[in-house]
Amino acid sequence: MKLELANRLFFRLYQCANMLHKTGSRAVEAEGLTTQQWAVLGALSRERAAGGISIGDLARYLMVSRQNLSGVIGRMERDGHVAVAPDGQDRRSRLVTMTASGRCVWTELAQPKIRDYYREVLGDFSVSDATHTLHYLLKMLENMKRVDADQSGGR
Amino acid sequence: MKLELANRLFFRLYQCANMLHKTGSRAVEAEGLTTQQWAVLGALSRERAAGGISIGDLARYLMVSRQNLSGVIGRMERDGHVAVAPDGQDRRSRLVTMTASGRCVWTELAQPKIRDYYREVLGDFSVSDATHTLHYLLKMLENMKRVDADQSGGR
DNA sequence: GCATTTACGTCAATATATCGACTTATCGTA
DNA sequence: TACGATAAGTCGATATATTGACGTAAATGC
Repeated sequence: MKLELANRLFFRLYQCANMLHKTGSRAVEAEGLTTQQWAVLGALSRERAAGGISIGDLARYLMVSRQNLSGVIGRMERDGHVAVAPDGQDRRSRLVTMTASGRCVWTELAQPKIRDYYREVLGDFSVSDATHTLHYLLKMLENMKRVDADQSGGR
Repeated sequence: MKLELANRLFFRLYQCANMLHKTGSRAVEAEGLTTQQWAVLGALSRERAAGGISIGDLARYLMVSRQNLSGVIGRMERDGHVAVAPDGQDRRSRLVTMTASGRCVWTELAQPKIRDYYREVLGDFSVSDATHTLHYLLKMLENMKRVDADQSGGR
């Protein structure tokens, strides 16, 4: 792996990250959402999260810190998109669920915008292109998770 | 392009963006840098920026807002990594350059750490893998730039 | 030449994002 | 039962990121 190639790859990934947050947030701003809140609603809409999910589990799933997610959930609770209820099983935990209003915003309003966004950004991607891109992103992600564990473990 | 595939691709790109900022910043935190400051120093180390570069041009190159970059440059100036001087040609502009201290931090301290980071994250990528990944990132970037222009133009 | 428009940098408000430190609750074990 | 380890959530400090608004400066219109 040549340094110059790695440099260009990471610079483009950096630009992609900036543009994802900027254009993604603007795609759903009419619904009062951001890219992060979109990711949260997407996670809560999974069947696995139907009964609610703790902030810690959600943070691990989205790969953000629980301190950060706590703020995002607070704003979404303020906006009525999610509800937080105490967990009967574990009194330390508070389970996050989507409200009826949140589900409506997600399904009826946001999803069509998101579909349009996907079509604009991946319009000229074949199924094969998308599959390969996904494969490489997963590969980088695995390696970055290992780096993260090493960095966290060494302190 | 199937919705489900696009969904997974964007979720992984979202996770990659989070992990890039987290692990990238930690890789150079001993030098007092962050992922963004790393990107700024990388941009300033190009020959094209030898004579200094304006905040607006740098913001366009990195694909962040000039308001954001203004803050980053302020912190880097405070830390002595960059210097800001008025532009004789255009009195609106202020040209950003790397200081001798900044160049030393970049070349002697940060670069070896960055090389290690590249090796950890792209260790199992062949040159062909990296080239393909770069190609797909560029393709998404082109499309997101178009979306960004459309979103900005429509207001 | 002078008015409009465009461009550059900054300020303020808001939303993300990290870490470290702290409180509280649970669990395993002595 | 006490005691330490562990895990969840919150608070504060700091850095990043956006938009909107503002003042100044340069370019363009007529």
